[in-house]
Amino acid sequence: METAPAEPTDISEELRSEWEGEQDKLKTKLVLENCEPWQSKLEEGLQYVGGVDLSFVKGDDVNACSSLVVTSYPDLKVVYEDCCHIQLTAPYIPGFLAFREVPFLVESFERLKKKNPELMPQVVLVDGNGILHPKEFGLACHLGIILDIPTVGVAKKLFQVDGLEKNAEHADKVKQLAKGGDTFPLIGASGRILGKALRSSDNTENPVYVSIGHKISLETAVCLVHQCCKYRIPEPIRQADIKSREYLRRLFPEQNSQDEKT
DNA sequence: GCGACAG
DNA sequence: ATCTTGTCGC
Repeated sequence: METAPAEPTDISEELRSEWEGEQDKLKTKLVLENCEPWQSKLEEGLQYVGGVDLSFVKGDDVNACSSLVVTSYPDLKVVYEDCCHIQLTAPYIPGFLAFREVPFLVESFERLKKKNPELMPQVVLVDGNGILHPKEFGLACHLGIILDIPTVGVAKKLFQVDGLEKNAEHADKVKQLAKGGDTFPLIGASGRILGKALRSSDNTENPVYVSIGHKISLETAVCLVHQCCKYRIPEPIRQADIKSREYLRRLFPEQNSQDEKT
């Protein structure tokens, strides 16, 4: 009776404090503005844009697929794709998504660098948030710093943080987004602009939430994401999502239809 | 204490 | 994240 079984909450608390420290440490290196020539005029110097995503197996919280896609710019054609079967170890804890996904994403880039270094993207779009995050240090920031490459966070849902809520006022602002490219700033209680809601195309009602990841300005990030959208989700991320799902479908054929054991 | 909570 | 069918519209 000395060894009380560690409760999930204890483990979570342990991880939280450890991870918070790591975030504070990495956050020191964060750069929130443009750093490269191509960022001032995309059409002249931008050639490749990357997109990353992870897909999961239905009732399985271990097996997944990590995917990296590189598209040309501005034509948005897939010039490189990499899918890899992975086994997750870290749990998903809101605010700490990076610790669950970054290790595998980094491996994807190492394979790219080894096989097709000439296709290394100049910027990476990440599904998840950048500084639109409780500690202003989301997945996109984390990945950008580890890879030392410009990154942009693109989330499909508003992450409740720093006073930002999807209340009536927010819904009203969303309604006012009339056409693709329209935006409104997401200002937290701190008064800082953490990101922007962007109507990615004329045909989509729901906006995507764009925030700085690393080494890019919010204005450039929003413009870039808009330019990458044929549909609601920017092509690099959308293609990475499609490829990773196809990959898992082949790898786990049974998991597709609902088959539960009695 | 309770609710919220990217993927 | 994942699931499901229909339905609306070009």
